[in-house]
Amino acid sequence: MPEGHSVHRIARQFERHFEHVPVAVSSPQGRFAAGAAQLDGHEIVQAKAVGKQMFLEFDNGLWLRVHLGMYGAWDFAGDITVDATTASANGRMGQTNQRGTDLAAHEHSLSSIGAPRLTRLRMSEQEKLEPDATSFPPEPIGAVRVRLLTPTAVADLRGPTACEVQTIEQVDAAIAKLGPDPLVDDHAAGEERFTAVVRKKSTPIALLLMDQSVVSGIGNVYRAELLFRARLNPFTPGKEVPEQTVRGLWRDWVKLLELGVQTGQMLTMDDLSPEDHRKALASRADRHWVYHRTGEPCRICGTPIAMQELGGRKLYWCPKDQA
DNA sequence: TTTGCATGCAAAG
DNA sequence: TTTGCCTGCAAAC
Repeated sequence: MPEGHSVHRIARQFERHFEHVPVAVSSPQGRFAAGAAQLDGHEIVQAKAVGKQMFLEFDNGLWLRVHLGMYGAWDFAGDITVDATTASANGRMGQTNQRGTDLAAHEHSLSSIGAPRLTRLRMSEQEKLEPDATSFPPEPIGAVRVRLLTPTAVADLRGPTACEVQTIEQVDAAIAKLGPDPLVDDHAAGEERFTAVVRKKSTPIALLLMDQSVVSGIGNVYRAELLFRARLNPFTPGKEVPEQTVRGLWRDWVKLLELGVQTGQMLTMDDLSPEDHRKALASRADRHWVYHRTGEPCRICGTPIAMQELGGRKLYWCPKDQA
């Protein structure tokens, strides 16, 4: 159930551990057997994330497009690295760093001979680390649609909403349908595209932020939080949102996405005091302004947070601060 | 122990 | 517009 930040982190795992080595591609579950056969034995030459989609380019010119949807996940295992911030936030690894920045802790450095150390990392939802010492490669857990296996690392994909082999033309077409992604597109150009589209539509801004053709990577959590941070009424038609507010939404998304990719968490209260921020980091609850806080008092004004379904998804907002 | 929901999309009807 | 994905989690029994 990832929003854009986790997909970029997953792509980074593929860049680190799966590029430029032959990859055995299989479908333990069977549903992707034909696709796997087209990619089997080839090298991955590029991992690309755009919004919530990831594209892996293989050296035969074919691509694997993956969309995790609501409950898809990648499980990595073997000789893989894990970001220190993620690991410490999960309380599993001792090593942390003072600045909380993205110093990748090499939780591997396989010093010796033999099979790679088996470190498991689930990406999406909370990223969980299970340092373990079983055999490599591990048995697939659950219904694994695709397994990508190198001599030292393995990635298992389960429960995706989309998983298919594509040509470059199909990849380009898929990406062309997507709105700007701050980690792909130039920030200024992205801001212009986003602003131009939003200012044209009468659709409520809450729906526009979730529309992947308008802007890439925002999901239900970031949507609610961005709107609160802007103190903007979610039902305001796009064309009625003041231009500077629209630009502010884009810039705030740039900031939150970068923070999310760095930390592996959806931090949306980064403007809290350092002490409160630490607390928000430590507990999973109380991490957001309005998301999933129906009926609880607004952190600013105390008014009960409102919730209403809009376009089949739950929308949370403060009826007073976002009036 | 069981139930119901969920950070989302694509395909079926 | 509804269903499938078929998972992980927390809340409810």
